[in-house]
Amino acid sequence: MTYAKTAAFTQEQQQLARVAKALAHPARVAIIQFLASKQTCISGDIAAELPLSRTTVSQHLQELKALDLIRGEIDGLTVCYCLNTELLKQVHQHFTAFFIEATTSPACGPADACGC
Amino acid sequence: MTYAKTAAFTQEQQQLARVAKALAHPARVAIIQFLASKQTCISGDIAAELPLSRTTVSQHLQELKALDLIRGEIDGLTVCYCLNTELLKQVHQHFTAFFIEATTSPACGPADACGC
DNA sequence: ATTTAATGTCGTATATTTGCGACATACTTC
DNA sequence: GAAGTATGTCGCAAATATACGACATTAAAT
Repeated sequence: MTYAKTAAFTQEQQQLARVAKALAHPARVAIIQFLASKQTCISGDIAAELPLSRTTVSQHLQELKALDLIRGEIDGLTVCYCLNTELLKQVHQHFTAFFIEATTSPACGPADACGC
Repeated sequence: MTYAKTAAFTQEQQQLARVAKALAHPARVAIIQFLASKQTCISGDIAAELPLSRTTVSQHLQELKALDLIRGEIDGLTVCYCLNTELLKQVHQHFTAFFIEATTSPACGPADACGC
């Protein structure tokens, strides 16, 4: 998207899609899990843990940072990345609301009009 | 992804990313919500509800169908699309597990090593 | 059989993503 | 201040995604 006819969708649809997109690459999922697993706020040697170049990892980090899902504080020579757990909780709720809406739908039971 | 160095990530990371990608476009979010809101399994005149051409909507439907998030049964002239609520529930659980892992992380309290 | 309606598929143009090397920046240490 | 280290940014190449018109397909209706 973002040359999607994005204006025609609701803010909520766009926001959900935006966050989903941030999670739409295994490297970014891995980065979030890695940050969650570390007590200390490990800097960009996240790259050492992933099968990607430092440049590419940095790019993924920027994408997550752009949505404020993670934050990076400069600490001297290294950068300390942290999860924004508050925002992640909100996102979780947003996703949950979406999935509940989708999974409690009465559509398409076996006795439905269309028979599927 | 899929020219990501995808083999190096875990199956779970890849699966989560794959589903996230399916939700990473407002049109696909809207399609799922639309299907959830209809009692009857409305066919591809979903396109009439969206600001996109029929071709484009059909493409998005195929993407969702490829992941089995929705199903389409041919019913004479029209196609009846339905949500796969069982799979959606599983996906919801998968996402929830991920978010809980991320949000219960003890990383980066104010008293942490890095101070952020 | 012919027409009409509902869908899917193909080809193509454009935008975005992904990945990385090379370079710039900033801070620490000597 | 020079050297070294940790990061970010730029620019490019290749892969994907997005969007749509034109055509093919299938089934209902006449």
